[in-house]
Amino acid sequence: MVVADDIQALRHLALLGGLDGQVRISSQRLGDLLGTSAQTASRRLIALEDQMLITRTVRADGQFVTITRQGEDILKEEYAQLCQIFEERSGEYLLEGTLIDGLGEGAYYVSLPGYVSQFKELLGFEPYPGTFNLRLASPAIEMRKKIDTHGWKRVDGFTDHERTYGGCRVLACSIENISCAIIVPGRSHYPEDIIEIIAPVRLREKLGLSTKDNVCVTVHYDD
Amino acid sequence: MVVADDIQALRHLALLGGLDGQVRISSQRLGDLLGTSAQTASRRLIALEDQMLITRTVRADGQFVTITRQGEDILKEEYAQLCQIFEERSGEYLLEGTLIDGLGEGAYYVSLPGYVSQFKELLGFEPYPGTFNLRLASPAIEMRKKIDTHGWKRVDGFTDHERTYGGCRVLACSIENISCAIIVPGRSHYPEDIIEIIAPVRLREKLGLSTKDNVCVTVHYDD
DNA sequence: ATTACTAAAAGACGAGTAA
DNA sequence: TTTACTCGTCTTTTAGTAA
Repeated sequence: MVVADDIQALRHLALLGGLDGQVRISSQRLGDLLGTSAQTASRRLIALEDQMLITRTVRADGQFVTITRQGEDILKEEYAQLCQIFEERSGEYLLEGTLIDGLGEGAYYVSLPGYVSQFKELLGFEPYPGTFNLRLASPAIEMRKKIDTHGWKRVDGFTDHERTYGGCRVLACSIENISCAIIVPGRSHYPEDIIEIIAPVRLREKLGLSTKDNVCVTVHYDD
Repeated sequence: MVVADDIQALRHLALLGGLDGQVRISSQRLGDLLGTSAQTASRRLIALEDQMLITRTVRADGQFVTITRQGEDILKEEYAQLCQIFEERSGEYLLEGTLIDGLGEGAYYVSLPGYVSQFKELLGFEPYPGTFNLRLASPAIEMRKKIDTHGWKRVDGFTDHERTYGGCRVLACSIENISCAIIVPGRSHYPEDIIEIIAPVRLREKLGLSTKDNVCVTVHYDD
């Protein structure tokens, strides 16, 4: 088992071209790159050589290093892991929260024709008049921050009978395969641990849920 | 500066899905993945949390972890480095060696018509009758091992006037922009620190080199 | 200028333990 | 079971030095 510190050193050597030929590097410079002393960098090089991850020619005025095939394999392994992480992602974020009672005013806003027509166009459904509110635990709050820049659609505000209704943004998501959407008001600073969801059906009923039950929301993304 | 051990832990959490939602993991299991004790794994998680690279909800019977955006950035940085290493490689290996005297027999073999016709077809040139021999230092020996599986072309043996001439393999390369090729006999176990090169011209003369001078050979690859 | 040793200081490790 | 603390040990680090 090669320790992480050694792999880090190996990676920097590769960055300097150690995969394609010999690279001249002093312990001092490697130390700078690794954020360690020159002594430690020197020890790293010795360790890498002992593990046959590099070969060296050391002279009094410096050293030449090249990465061996085994060293290359170690790096490839790490590369493969990161490829898996970033390229073969599931394509969905999971937000978990507990169902809470809303204030009831969501039903009013959500059913206003000026919004409904836009929901239909942007989301493909006419929402059940009411919102489904979740309180997120801290891990989910983190996920929420991540989705903040992904795939939101803008719903414009409008004026009706002398009153002005603000815009908002919606993000398509799903709960147990029912298409729905997270909705957040345009300007107001919404509490970050609460999300409001609209759906074509009454989710509480359809899913047989009541206040304080756990709910998992799936947000699909593509980037 | 995030230390390598922490990044390693972060990578494993990402592999478990920590980028897309919360992942449940015990210190024991993380320790198994990292090759450390559960205590150390626990410490890693605490350190990651302190650096705000993950958020956690810890309970008496386990913990849930999700990677923060900052944590994701750290991993992306590492990923970018490895991409650079493996995807934006120069496309050439560099072998450095010192010019040595050959045995003179190379000239004879290389000019045999049975070989020459194949050289012309495979390499696009008719070699100067003589070989250019290099002794490699240990870093270059390592490079030589790497190119062992890249782009060699097979030259068949033949029989002429009751004598049999063995096959060999050639690998196109260049020395100071002069196209040439490394040639190694088919079966015999060639010393690993010596390479023999053929070229359309007399390299010693064209490059103004003499015995013991340093020479840098470039091997192009594509895979 | 280098590398790499030695020795002292700092830090990390895992066993045991409590909650 | 868990997590995460303390504590003694051991490893790693850095400064100093020699080559």
